[in-house]
Amino acid sequence: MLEPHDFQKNALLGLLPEDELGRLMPHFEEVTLTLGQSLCESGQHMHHVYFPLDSIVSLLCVMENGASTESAVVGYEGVVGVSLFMGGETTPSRAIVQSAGKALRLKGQLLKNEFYRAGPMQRLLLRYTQALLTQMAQTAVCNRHHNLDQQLCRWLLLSLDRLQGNELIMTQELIANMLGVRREGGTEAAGKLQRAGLIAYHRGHIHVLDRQGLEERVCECYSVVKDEYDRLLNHHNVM
Amino acid sequence: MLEPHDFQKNALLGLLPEDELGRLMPHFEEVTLTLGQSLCESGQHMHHVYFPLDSIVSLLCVMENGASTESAVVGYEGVVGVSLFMGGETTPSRAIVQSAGKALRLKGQLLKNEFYRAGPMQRLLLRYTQALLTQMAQTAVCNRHHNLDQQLCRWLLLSLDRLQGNELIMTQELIANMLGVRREGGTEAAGKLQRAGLIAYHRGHIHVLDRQGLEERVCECYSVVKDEYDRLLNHHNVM
DNA sequence: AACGTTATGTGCGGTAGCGTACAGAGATTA
DNA sequence: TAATCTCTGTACGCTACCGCACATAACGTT
Repeated sequence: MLEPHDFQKNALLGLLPEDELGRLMPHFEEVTLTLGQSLCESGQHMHHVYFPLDSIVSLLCVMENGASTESAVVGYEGVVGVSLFMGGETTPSRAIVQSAGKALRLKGQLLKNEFYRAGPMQRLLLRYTQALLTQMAQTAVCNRHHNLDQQLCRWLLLSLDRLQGNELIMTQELIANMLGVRREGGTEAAGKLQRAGLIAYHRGHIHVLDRQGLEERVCECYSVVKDEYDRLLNHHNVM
Repeated sequence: MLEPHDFQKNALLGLLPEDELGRLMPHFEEVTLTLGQSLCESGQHMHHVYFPLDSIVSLLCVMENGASTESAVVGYEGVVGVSLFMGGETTPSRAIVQSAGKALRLKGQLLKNEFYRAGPMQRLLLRYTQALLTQMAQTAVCNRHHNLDQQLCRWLLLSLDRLQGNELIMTQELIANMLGVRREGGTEAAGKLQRAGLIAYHRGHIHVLDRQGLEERVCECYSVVKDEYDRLLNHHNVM
């Protein structure tokens, strides 16, 4: 049986009043997400929604030719499966585990029932979805206007914010896929950051050595997204 | 006083059951939107939501240096101001009228009241918001992977779908701003389409001569977005 | 220890779009 | 009619990233 403090590890669930959460608590189960696992295939029905704890999930747009790009990232601050309560049931995006870890999952129907009570859970999920909208819009503009170096910084910082440590288990090939560029492009950008002493990587492990250095190089897109999440999902504003 | 058939010109309102719409009908007012008019500034509170009839509105991400890119487009199939009912009240995006025309507007508080009844209007608005999510995600991937020619085709087709005629009042400079490229880049791409006989333009007026030709050149992003709108906002699915 | 696999480094030609500069032609105003 | 403004066309060097090819090195397996 899960303890109340387990739920605090997900920021959304942590914002819920106790009695609201109490109603759903018995129905949650903790699952372990493994790197590369798919939580949602394009156009397929999901059976659960996932509230990441220390795992990170990427929402990917996959194209006909197989190329893909991350449109948003979801960690402890969010939930995977907004299409369930938004009413569409499916989405053209894929959801892939980008960093292994734990998540709490709930049967889709149970979340929908709770959502349609039109109470705190609904308010919370809608505010979160708006944050997701912002992240996607900003990703679109970033893909257009900023160079790979800056985008890599943005990606690292967004990931770092969703991890407890400062190490990412991630090959340059995977990062490049997320950013929608060649593996070689990712290698070159990562090499620059390593030579600048901001990160150190080795065969699929990336250590962030100088977070502030990354923040100095990153484009504004990072803070636009972060500030909007903070505003929308701040305890004072939401309840 | 507006007649019931006025509301049918907006696809969202047209999907509402008569009694639901009837409750709100007296509170709508018809407004004329002019080219370039701003309906929503970044971070500012909106007082109304707008349901376009024959006008088109672009949602833009504006950056510090003034450069901007369209993240989504809204016409008769949608509504401008989702942040009101999503709970965030404001958004970092701007909403700019891209094609002059009429819209129905409603005081924000009235729409919120209706939304919180958790009835058909809520279901409809949430499904629409999910469609918007898809459009933004697809814009992000399109900006990354497809060249300007294809993106221009996508943009023209998305606009055309939201107009009754086949003429756009739009300078190449404005199109370039929407796509987030240089004016010269837009000129060159438009020139290719004109030489191919697909469009004819002259000082701010673009005539689409061969819609099918555009559809043959456009990237898949167009149909991904269109199909998802059709699915989510289809009469059979939504009510 | 030998081998295959995986992760990373590098080089090279190609190209799409950028920044800049300038020109011309239609529209508007004086 | 002249002057001005707006919209569009074109050219040129530059840069970032692509596509491809290949090299190197670390790790795991047997």
